[in-house]
Amino acid sequence: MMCGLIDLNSDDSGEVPASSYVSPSLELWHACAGPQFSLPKKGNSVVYLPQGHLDLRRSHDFPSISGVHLAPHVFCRVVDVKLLAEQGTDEVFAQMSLVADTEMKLREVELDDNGGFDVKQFTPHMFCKTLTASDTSTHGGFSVPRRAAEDCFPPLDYKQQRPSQELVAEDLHGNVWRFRHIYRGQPRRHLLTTGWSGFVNSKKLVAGDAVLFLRGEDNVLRLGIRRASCFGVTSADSSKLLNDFSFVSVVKSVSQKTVFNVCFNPRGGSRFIVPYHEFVRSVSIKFSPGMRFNLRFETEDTTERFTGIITGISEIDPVNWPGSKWRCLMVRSDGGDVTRQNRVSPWEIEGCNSISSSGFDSIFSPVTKRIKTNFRSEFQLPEDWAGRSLDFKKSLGFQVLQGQEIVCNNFMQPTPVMHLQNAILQPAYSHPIIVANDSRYRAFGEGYLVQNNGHKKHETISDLLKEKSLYSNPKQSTHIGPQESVSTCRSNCRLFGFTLQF
Amino acid sequence: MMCGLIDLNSDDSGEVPASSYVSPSLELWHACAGPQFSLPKKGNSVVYLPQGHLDLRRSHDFPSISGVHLAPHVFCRVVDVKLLAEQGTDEVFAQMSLVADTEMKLREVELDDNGGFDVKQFTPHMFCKTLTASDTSTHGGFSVPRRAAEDCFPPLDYKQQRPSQELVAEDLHGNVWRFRHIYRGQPRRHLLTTGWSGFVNSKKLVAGDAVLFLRGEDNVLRLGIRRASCFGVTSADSSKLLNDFSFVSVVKSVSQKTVFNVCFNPRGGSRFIVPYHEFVRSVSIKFSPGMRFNLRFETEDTTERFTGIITGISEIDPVNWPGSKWRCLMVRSDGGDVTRQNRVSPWEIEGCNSISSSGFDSIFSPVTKRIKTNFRSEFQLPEDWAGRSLDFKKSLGFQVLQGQEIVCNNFMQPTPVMHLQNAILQPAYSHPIIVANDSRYRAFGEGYLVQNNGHKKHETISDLLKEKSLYSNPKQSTHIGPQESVSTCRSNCRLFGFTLQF
DNA sequence: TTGTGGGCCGAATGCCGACAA
DNA sequence: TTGTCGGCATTCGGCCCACAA
Repeated sequence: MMCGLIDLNSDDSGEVPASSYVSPSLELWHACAGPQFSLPKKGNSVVYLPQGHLDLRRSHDFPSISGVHLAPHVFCRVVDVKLLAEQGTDEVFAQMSLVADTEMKLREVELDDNGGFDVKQFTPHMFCKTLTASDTSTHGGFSVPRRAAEDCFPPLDYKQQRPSQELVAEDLHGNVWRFRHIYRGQPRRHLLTTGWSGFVNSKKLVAGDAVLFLRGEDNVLRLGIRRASCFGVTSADSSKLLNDFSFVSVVKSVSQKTVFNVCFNPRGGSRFIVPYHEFVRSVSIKFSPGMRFNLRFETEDTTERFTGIITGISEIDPVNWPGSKWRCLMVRSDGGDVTRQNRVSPWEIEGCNSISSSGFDSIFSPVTKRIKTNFRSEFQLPEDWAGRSLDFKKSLGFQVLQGQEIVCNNFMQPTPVMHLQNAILQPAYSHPIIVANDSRYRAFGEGYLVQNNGHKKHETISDLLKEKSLYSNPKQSTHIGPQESVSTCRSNCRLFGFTLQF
Repeated sequence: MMCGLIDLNSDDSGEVPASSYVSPSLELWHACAGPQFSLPKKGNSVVYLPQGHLDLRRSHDFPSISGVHLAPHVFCRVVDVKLLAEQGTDEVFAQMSLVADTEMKLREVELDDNGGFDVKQFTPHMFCKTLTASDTSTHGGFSVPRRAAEDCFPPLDYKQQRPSQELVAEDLHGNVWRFRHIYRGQPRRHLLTTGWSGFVNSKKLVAGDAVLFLRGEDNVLRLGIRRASCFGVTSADSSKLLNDFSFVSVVKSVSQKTVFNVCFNPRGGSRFIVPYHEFVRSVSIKFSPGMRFNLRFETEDTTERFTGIITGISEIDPVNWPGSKWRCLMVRSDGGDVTRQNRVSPWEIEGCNSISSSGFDSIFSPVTKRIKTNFRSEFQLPEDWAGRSLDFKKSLGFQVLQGQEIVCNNFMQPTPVMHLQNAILQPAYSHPIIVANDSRYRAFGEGYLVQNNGHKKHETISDLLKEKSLYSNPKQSTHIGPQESVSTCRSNCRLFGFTLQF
């Protein structure tokens, strides 16, 4: 219980309150984290990069802090790892207990292939499908890829005219979801009908998000989510995973070599915990401008890897973090894509001259093949988006959201928006953007129809913006009040389009 | 911007982030806070009670803290007061900047009637109506009390057959809400139709909550909310208003006599900031078992005041807080109501022998009259509830909510629940209780109908509980999954009843 | 004076196969 | 093989008055 005595030296920093502790199925957690993520294990050696950790603060308006120094690369031993999932968003994250280990850099560490880390093994009976507009529409259910249904769901009696069954699946929190699974239509296909809509609404899924089904060895069906919106900074990151208190205590713990906790979002943009062997390998390479590279951990479909060229090497903040390797490489991506982050850390890339590409291919190609057969085809833009997506990314430098900055340091995928209330409507050059207050949803593009409930006034988004004289200043934004909400007419939603209700 | 240097001595404790700063209309803020709340002003002398402050932590599972001592009564000077409102819930709270003042107890303070505090004056052109089931139902709009409409809304042209106008009202955050105000029906009455439903949904209002309209001197219409759910600890309290960091810094600030900030919820249960003159007056009284008292600040309708008898005097935690007056009086309420808090602080009661009741009546009776004419009739139980409400309160000692304790230290009012997801269904003796995860909604009582969407299976809540064998152990609770949600059939809701959708 | 319910209509939801990519 | 659409039945939202407390 509580009491009136306080220990200023108590180490309760970064600890996630017990109420958000869940022990999701290890398999499901990894599936949600993504196939390219290798989780440090207890006892592993890692490098903690406080600069990357503090990057999570970008979206906050904390007062600036000064007076205490910390090395840019903190060598640590992993004391404990807890796998967790955010209650509201189903986002997976790991709470890692670390202890600084200054001897490590002098020590010879076994540099075998994976440095003693968890090897990412293939997950059987799993599929992951990026939701289509039809899947998320209120008009229908979820269309299950045939091989996925056969691989993961209990078999149906195909002799019946319209075979169906009830599927029961557990999410990351152990909540149970029930779906009607039916095999019907001409031609026949697998569908989830009753129950699906509730799942979409409850998890606030939008087209572009991915849903993941997994039949465990215990034959229990589980399901998870991978949201398309991969802003580096999520609300969870900023509010829970790092605050001043915990960072202050991190600094203290590093100096005192006591255990400290950090929360790490495997799908977030800031990889501030790096396996020691990866770090050592990368810093041993002599990078120079003009070198070509492949980006690691960027896509799941390895048929096209993102490549680029190093344009320069410089410290990002020589005043506060002298000697830091954090995002010290300035790069240009081959696609001419302006919005790609133009700085990467050495360990994030694979230099062609550091490791032979043929050797790497032979390691990863079997995985690649299995990925393809398991329908992991997220992050592919449909062809007709290609032309527009460039304009898009151009327009997305910053989005003002309730006084906060949201930094887009990853690929973004356009998503239709529903249930949007209290949003900010912002014209970004040619593309109006809508950002919901809770930063969960965002949509942008040309609107098709604005319907005025009551007066039935119809206009387009463009007309609305003209009416509000917003085209003149793209930085100005309009508040969409809680009453003027985006309607729930998901059937009217198109990618790049939305319906407003005024 | 951020940097890598940290000042361990920086005083950013307890400061609410700028994003939640709003400067609501002073008048509206006071109206939402409730008529009995007197706000300390800049320069006032107050007593800060850390025990009460820490009470906000009760619902949390912070690790226990020890090692630093703090006096149970900290005499403070009010340096600044900021009036704020919670973004999500519209809950009003005040951020007070205090500085410890140890000289104060020796000094003679002018003990005039209100000690220099804001006198709570009558708010003209204001009304507050407790929402009925019809008001919150999707089936209809909001029925405006006639005198309220005439007093607060612009006049309608009654010569017309169905006079109507558009009302524009600002909430605490300055958001604008538009309602169609129409005078129709047989017999004629004032109604808010178009726009009302969106307001109810957006603010997540349920029957039993109160809505408050206020026409300012500037003729601007404003509206606020007083939620029926008056648990002492809200999510806002626990997450934002107090965390370890801020309390640690409070201790430091008190010892160093620097300014510290506390957030105070005027509608919350823990009154840990008390006007100095009230404190002095109350501790000068010699309380003894058997003395009768009236409870202060308990109800808004002063026709029936809550009375009780002192059963004992004892410190609540003599080990950690020796000499503390915080809730040192053990009391029994006259109604035989078991669930009423059985401990109060001396300044929370009016002893009959300390101040003459006739004198008090003469001060408060004019206010009482005006309250009545302004429809401030919340917290009156309808007659047919009387029999059940006793059983209810008996059943409400503790409710387990996601591993947290929710302490009910105020009167609770039963409310129907909608949009309830991820709730905990708990049979409390004869009355099942449903508590939503976000602790915003709760309902209890006998259910009327449980409808199973899909199978259309109908059962009562009681049957459900029997099925789950929950009647045998009232402390056991059932998790209602996110899919098994309370339906949004607000029209089917009754007070003491709800509709479940399985 | 005002809370609730029924009537009524249009909109939204949700299950279905057709069709085509 | 599977994404989207039109068809259609049902439910829900929301405005109206009648009735009664």
